Amino acid sequence: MKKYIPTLKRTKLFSGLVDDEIISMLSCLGARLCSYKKGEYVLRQGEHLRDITVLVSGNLHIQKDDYWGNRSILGQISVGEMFGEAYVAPESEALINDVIATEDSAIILFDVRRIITTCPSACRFHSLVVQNMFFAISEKSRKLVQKLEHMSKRSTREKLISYLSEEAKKQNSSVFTIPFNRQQLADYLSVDRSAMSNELCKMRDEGMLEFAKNNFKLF
Amino acid sequence: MKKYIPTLKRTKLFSGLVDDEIISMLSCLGARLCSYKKGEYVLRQGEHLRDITVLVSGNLHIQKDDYWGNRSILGQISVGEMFGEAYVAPESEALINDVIATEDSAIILFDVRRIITTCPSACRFHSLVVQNMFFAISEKSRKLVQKLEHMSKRSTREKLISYLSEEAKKQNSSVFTIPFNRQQLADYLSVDRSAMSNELCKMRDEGMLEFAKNNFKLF
DNA sequence: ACAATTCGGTTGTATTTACAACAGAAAGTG
DNA sequence: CACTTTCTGTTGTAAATACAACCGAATTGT
Repeated sequence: MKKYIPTLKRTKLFSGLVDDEIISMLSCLGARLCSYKKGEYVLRQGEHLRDITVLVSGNLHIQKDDYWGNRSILGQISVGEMFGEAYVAPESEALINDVIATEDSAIILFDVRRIITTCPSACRFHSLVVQNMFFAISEKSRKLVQKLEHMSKRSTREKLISYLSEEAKKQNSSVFTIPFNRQQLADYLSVDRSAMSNELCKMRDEGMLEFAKNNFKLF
Repeated sequence: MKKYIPTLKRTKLFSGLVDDEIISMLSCLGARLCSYKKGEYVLRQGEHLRDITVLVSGNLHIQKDDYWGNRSILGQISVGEMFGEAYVAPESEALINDVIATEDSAIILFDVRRIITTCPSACRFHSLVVQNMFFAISEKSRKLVQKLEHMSKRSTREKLISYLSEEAKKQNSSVFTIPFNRQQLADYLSVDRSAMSNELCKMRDEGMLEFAKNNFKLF
């Protein structure tokens, strides 16, 4: 697990801690490492969670297949991101999504009760981790709200504008790369791929933007 | 502020605390009470928050007016619910929504830094409140995800089915009341009111459900 | 290098939605 | 009780979307 210390140091959860502090937190929190091959399920709908998880290698998608087999990609998890924190409360319902590895991936699991309960050995950095966790989950809430904003747009074009504007703002440039291919982006915005492709090309023809594969430029 | 103790006792944030403990927490956390008339803004887009807020009387809507004046109701806050917690982190961006009183309302504000930092006087219930806050924000995340699920449905009908099914499940009955009128429900699901009304009536004619005003019955 | 597969763009058609406009019912007001 | 305002359902039309089907380009695997 030690080889992931540099990765962990850059996560929100362990922000502000130095190597030695993280090492002691790992044992204090009873961390466990798990690996998955590309395409494997990391979590399945219906599971009950007790662990907060950090992706330390690879890439994951949060997705859901409905009754009729339509797949929605609800989000994407990059290295260093935390997930599962919304489902670890004692009275939480079961997980309602699947989490799938889109590349070979590794995660580290932490029992939430060890995080949230001050440890008997009075580990010094515990309260900092609790604060970090709070701020991290806050930030995720904000992201959910932002995605809701894209989704609440009525037309495909408006959804695209909303998404691309935000991505440009996030990457601080009118030239940027998105983490989705066309089908994934369509799933993320819950629109039809071909209709979206069509709309993107119209927008390009109108001089609003340019793109090549996942690289975009807004005007 | 004391008259709201029974209300606070039933909130997620103060769950598990008795009256005296809540009273001491109120001063420990430096709580403040604010009142608003129906229609007044409680929070405005662009504000930076330091306070976590609990609604102790009335009703609020979280909403957003876009560029072209289209209003989306992103959510609704009932008595006892907490809000603002996603925007209080030190590096959080500004609030991106408005919060408006739909009835005369009262809120109690808590400086988040006092909650999250163990108080010097070692107030006994502090860590319980921190845990409660964590579980509350977790639950809100789950709700956001559920709303995202409704929104990710492609058609008005599917959105309605998704929303109404969940509402029935939530209220544990095929007969239930929704907290929105037609226009508000349409805004919540981001669809056109008349199209939605139309679809509801078609579904009624097909024998899927019955309704009168805000009361629904599913078959 | 070749075959197989994935990916992105295009088109036509059937379906669905948005929008505007209106009318009756319900609720609020003086 | 009139009057006004808000709410809900209805309709027709224009616009947008979903869907299926296809093709060429790019990518992958052997």
